[in-house]
Amino acid sequence: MTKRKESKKVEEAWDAFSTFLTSKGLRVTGQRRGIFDALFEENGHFTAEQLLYHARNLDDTVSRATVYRSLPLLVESGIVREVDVGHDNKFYTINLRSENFKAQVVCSDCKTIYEVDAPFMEWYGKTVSENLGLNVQDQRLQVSARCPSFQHEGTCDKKK
Amino acid sequence: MTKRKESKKVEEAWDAFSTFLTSKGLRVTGQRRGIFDALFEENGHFTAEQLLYHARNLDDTVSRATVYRSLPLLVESGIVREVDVGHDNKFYTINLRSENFKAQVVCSDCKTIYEVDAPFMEWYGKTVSENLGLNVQDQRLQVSARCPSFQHEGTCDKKK
DNA sequence: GTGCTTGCAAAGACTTTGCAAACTT
DNA sequence: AAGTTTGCAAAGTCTTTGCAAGCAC
Repeated sequence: MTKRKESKKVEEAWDAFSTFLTSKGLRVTGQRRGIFDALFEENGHFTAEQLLYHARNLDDTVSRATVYRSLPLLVESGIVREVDVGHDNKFYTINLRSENFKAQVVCSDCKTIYEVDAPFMEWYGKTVSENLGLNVQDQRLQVSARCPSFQHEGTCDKKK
Repeated sequence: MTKRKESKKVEEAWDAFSTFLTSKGLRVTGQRRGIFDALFEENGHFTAEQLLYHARNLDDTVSRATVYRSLPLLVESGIVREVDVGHDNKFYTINLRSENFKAQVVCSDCKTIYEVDAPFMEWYGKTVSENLGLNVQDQRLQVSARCPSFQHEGTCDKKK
């Protein structure tokens, strides 16, 4: 079992999440805490499966079903953000607030996801859509590209 | 069985596709023709399942497996384009050439997909990514929004 | 004839769900 | 006590694949 990360920031986020749960009439359970803590073991983008793995390191009573059931709650509460990268599994990432708009650039070789600042995008996508009478809620720019290492060596070091 | 659409344009596209097949050492079969023709029964975006349905109207020997096996060929040949809209099934659309860069705007209520001209995007996404040494191959702007009818009536007429 | 194609059904990958027991409030 | 949550395994959804029979060339 890994040790949980402890920090003021994490505790504040946990407070926010448990308040969110309570406000919806949901319960604050050990598994939810385990899954929540596991978020901070992730680097960058992660899948449900990876989160399960880390959550189990912290609390081996966490099941796959509970991870899948918790993820929508974490997203709804704003702590986690879903990242669409096309047709593979769902990816998630901790939602750092006051961030600029990001584009997701995925390497077509190693599938590494880069998040790239694209501040102008937000305004542009909005303008273009609202001209059609569409009320924008959310947008993302997905780019498929080749890593620097792929360009030079023909393959990526990060290849999974 | 529906009648096939006949037009010079369709025949030209068929010629291009059969040439593509032959050039790859693949065969020109009745089922591939049926699936090809079914493309012109689709309006806008379609799924593999919808294409199967229409293909079977034209040729009831077409199977699901063959549709799934043909779609990558249609994409590779450039007649069809894959459209990522996030996590649902794959969507496809006939690939009209000499098109501007498009953003996909998906209504969060009825899931209608609008394709919106966003010509500036292409340059912008490229610039932002190449600043990081990433060699862009493809990009898309996905927007989630509310239809005009959803904004006014609280639901969409096109709701499926 | 040779070797690509087909339909079928089974297999896969990922996610969701029904249920009875366990837990939070 | 009341009602939410859990783990498990089964079910679902969409897509891919192995196989033997059937075609295109």
